[in-house]
Amino acid sequence: MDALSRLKQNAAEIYSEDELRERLAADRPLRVKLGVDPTRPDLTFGHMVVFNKLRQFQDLGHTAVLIIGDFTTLIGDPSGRSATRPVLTRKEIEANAKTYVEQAYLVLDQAKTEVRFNSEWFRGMGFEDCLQLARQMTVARMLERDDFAKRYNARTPISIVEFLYPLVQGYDSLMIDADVELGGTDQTFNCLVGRQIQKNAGKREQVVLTLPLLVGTDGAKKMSKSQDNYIAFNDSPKEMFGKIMSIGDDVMWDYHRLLLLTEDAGIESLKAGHPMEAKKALARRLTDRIHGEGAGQRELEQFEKVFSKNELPDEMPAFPWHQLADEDTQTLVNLLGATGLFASKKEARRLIEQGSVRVGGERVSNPVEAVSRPAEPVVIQAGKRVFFRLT
RNA sequence: GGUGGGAUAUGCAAGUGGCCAAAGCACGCAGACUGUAAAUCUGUUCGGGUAACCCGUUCGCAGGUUCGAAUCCUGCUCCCACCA
Repeated sequence: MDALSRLKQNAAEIYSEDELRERLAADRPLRVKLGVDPTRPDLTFGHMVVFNKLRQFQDLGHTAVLIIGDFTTLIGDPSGRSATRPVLTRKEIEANAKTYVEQAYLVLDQAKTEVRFNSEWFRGMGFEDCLQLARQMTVARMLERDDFAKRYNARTPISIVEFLYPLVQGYDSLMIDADVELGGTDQTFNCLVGRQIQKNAGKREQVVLTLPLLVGTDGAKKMSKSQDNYIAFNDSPKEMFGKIMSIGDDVMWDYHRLLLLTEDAGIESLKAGHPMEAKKALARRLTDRIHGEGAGQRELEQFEKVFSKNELPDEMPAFPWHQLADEDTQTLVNLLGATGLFASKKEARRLIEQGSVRVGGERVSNPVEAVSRPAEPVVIQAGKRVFFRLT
């Protein structure tokens, strides 16, 4: 497959394909920009979609330029009602950026990655320059942007500073001489502003390549931390595998395509088989990718054991009796509460009352059932996910 | 700047002096059924206490009135609409 068609794979839009072709023909390493938000140090599979594309560029010999938006963060995001979002300190931002970049290297080629902080050029910028930048945008154009338009129509407040965001992002492109900027489709407008700013400065405009937004584990909204429908790079192998298995069949194909870069032919052959198998393959390969070769297979085996065969997992936390109780007998609720595996004792009580708790395989639905110190270790199970051993 | 309206649990949203830990829906969680999918049915969703009961905390923030306040009064913060 030639470079262009590889880069086109999964792309939502390219502005414009002709320009991309030209740049690729120039036969020099292109500077491919991606802006990252240092307020959220943890990467999700949603980020992986874009990072995959960036990696493809790297594999073709191009340079990834990660822009850490530390300056933007120092101002503090004024948007919305999430009122008192704390402004992060320099230290926190650096720590976040570090974690972020480390996680990004699970996908990216470190040798071909350049990391830049945008405070580098914004910190010393005066108000006059700022006005000069603001002059390049009109309110009408800003309101064309989808999310602004929606908010404007819905009469939710939009701060003037928010109008500056696309400009700030666009200015980054100018400062690092971006040939290409990547982003999710929600970033389309911002990326296009970069083109305008470059043009106004007499520079060649960057090519903008956008990627589809990955749907979250709820199967409905885009994956994001705030929606709590995400799978994070730093989820444990077990969590990760489990979360992937729980996604709906219809969104699974997107995951295959966008995260594993499976092509149409591959998708077709997966669809020919049992959906369960396709999903297991997905979970296994993604878990491998983040947690290392073999992790996926291990989780797959545990998964089949626990959920398909209803057996106990190989590993589970163990609690010595004296850690949970002082006396030789204790009520079940209190035991569960003492493990700290449940949100609250009320929560534990509810689970028992609803019949999801088994002690040594026997269902116990009376929360105040007395449990005696076991002679032999006994396994307590709550629902299908929580297991522990009482010793 | 003026006038009016609003802030309720994860989200939307009822409630306008005691029967309110607070309706309803969504999300979530659990049970049944399954492929830990979807769909469906059922239960549940502030915390503490050895059941039906009791206690604590909660309805933007701080005070006040009252035997009793999410509900009334005062001040504050934030938001929205209309007018300028």
